[in-house]
Amino acid sequence: MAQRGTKRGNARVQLIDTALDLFDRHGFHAVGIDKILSAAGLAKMTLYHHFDSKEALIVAVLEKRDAAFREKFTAAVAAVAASAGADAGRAQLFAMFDAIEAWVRDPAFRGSLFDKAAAEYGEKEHPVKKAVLAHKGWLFGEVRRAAATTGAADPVKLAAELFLLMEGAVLAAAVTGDRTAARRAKAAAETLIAAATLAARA
Amino acid sequence: MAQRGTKRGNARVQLIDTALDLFDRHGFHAVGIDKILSAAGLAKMTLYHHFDSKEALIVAVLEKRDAAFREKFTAAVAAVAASAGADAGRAQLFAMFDAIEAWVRDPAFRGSLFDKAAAEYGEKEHPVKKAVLAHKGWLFGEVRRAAATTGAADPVKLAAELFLLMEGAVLAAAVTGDRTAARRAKAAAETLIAAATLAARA
DNA sequence: TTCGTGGTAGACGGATCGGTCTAAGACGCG
DNA sequence: CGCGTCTTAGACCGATCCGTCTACCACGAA
Repeated sequence: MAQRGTKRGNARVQLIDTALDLFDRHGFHAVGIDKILSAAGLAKMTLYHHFDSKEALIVAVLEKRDAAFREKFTAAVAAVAASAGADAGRAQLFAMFDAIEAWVRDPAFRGSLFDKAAAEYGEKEHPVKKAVLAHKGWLFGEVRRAAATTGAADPVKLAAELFLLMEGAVLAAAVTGDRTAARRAKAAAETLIAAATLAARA
Repeated sequence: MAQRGTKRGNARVQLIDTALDLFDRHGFHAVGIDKILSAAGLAKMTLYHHFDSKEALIVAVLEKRDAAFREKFTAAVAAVAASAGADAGRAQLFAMFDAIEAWVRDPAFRGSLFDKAAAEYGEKEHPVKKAVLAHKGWLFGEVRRAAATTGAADPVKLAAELFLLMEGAVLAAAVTGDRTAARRAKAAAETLIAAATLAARA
């Protein structure tokens, strides 16, 4: 059982990792399962043993990416939450923009896989689209949570604005290759946060 | 010549319009030329008479979309440029956000075709990607031009920040279906513009 | 050793992909 | 009417799509 489980797990992980790389590089429709299998050195039946369909594999890939993103993002935010005092909310938001900047500056950065998935699977009820929405929803929730502790007059409004900056920064970095987008976004975020908290004080 | 030209032009326009709709709905790789042809009621040779390849058709579709976008965008900006006086730059930037809001609120809005194209054709030298970059570059140029007349201390920085808001708003509206994203973006833009011009005055 | 079981290799299926080619239609002109 | 030209329908091409099926192989248990 243990060994079998290990084997199955390895094949599964191998499939997801290989598919992740290929999907990220070329897109979802552009990459057939045959390419994934030959790249992974596995047989077709192995794939269909672990996943019901290509679509299920895509969802699994997105879920893995989502889990990795949440982990890194949460860690980056938690690191400053401890040290910051009264301005914990501000510091956490800045940490988020820093995390995004580190991400887009990574040479391996090829744009958000979720944005790509949303571009190819636009129907609202599609499982792939649902995975995208789950990811975006979580991210926005994190921004909103941090914004709520800044003392801003309207934290949801502030969160929505900062979220747009994040989305724009990732998109711009991906499409135009502008690696400074995240830094620009952080600068804009500072202005917006300052204005929002100033308004609350008045 | 005139009649022949008309006929050819009609077929060409018909192909582009049909392809535009299908690509926008389902994506580029997901829509085969056979589907486009049967939807348009045309034969394969007609397509290959007007375009060298599917790729060339895609580029033509993007160029048409780009032309339409520029026209509407420019018109919306020009409308306020006449009436506004000293604050012409500010008014033009606001008009841009209003134009984006009108766009994303249109029931036919299905996200930016350029973002989708960028998601599916990521290679920098790909003709499709080049068409995307031409579109984005023009848009940023418009923002920068208007920002330069606001009296902001660093107009390029301001333009970059506003551009991120625009990109984020379109993306968020497309992915999450949040139709208020553009309004949020405009609100944030007001704050950023105010801060940038205030800094210049000090 | 013999069996049973679970995973795998790769042939196979029908559909569709982008693209080419041929044969025939549609039309203006003399 | 007969001719020439331009356009078109759709058969055809090899490749690839996603998914299934069968035959086999490796391995643990008895």
